[in-house]
Amino acid sequence: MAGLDFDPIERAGELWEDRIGPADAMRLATSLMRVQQLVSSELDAAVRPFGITFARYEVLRLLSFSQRGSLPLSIIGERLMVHPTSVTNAIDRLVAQDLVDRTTDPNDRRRVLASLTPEGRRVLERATEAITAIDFAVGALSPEDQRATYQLLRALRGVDVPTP
Amino acid sequence: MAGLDFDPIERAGELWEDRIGPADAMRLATSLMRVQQLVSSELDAAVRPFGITFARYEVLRLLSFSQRGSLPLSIIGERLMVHPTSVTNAIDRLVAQDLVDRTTDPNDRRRVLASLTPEGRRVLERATEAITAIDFAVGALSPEDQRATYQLLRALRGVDVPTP
DNA sequence: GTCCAATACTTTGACATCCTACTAAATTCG
DNA sequence: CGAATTTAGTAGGATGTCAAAGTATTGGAC
Repeated sequence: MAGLDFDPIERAGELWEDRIGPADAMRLATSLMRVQQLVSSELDAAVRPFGITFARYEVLRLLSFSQRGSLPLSIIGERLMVHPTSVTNAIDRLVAQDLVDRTTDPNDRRRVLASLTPEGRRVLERATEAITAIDFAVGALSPEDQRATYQLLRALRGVDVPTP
Repeated sequence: MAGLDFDPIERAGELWEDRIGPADAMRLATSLMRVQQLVSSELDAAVRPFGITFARYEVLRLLSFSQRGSLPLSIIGERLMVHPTSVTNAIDRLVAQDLVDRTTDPNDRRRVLASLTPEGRRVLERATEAITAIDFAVGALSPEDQRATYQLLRALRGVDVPTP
């Protein structure tokens, strides 16, 4: 038996993090990252057939939600909570794929406005269908638990939930 | 007024995701990613003074938890839930920093064992102090909510919680 | 009106992560 | 026993992310 066990902590229903100890915050933090990685993989796989990643899908979706059909990159970064560099990167690729148009804001020439192309709108639609069709890892939770988790995570984002 | 509002949805206590609609799974998924990003930044910042990232910190910590003081890369990847290439990458850097030793397993020459150097152990200790000292975003939740969230996330990872 | 600080974006560089493909070693099986 | 399969790691390429530094534009101070 060549395959000796290295620390047999993988008993049924156990996770390595359970061993971290009483530091609940730390356990939660690492668990958060594992789950994110899991979900992220699933979502990336779902939109890959359309030649995009989930990061870029989010940009397309955000643009489609916009009233005037275009948004400055700074706002995109703010909403998606990513670094300005990441937005530039994503828009660069989307423009190269002809899914997004990039124009300078005439009212403030520092700003760059991004807007969906017709093709971008089409891809967004089909990608959205694909994404809603897959069965998230998130589906392992009951709808009530999903809502509960969402609310808990909201608090983590520093959003003051207006006490009802 | 040059700074026109772009879709004034940022009212107090509102998040863009709240608009996504009834697709709770999707909302939860994106929120998960935002929170992960937030926490990840905090943790990276906490260990940066020691010349490492949180990903590498996790490797050090995992090695310190090991009984025999060394682990094959495959096990590291399994525990941390990352791709084998990510482990190789992390170990490469840790070895270059002289925080980890890399040896071939004499029992199975396919395997590469990683173990902490004395310096690696020192860095781990100090980084751990720094990390436990900071106030996570996670701290926004009460200990009970932290535990609750952890359990909910556990379910998402496909770990069957043995019903007590 | 001019100078300076703030704002918006880009550029460059460092990481971490994944995927596909490849090499080496061990295990299985005919 | 030897070939095919499986397992462990590594190499190369693409993405996404952040940080620091740089450029351009705007708006306010004087």
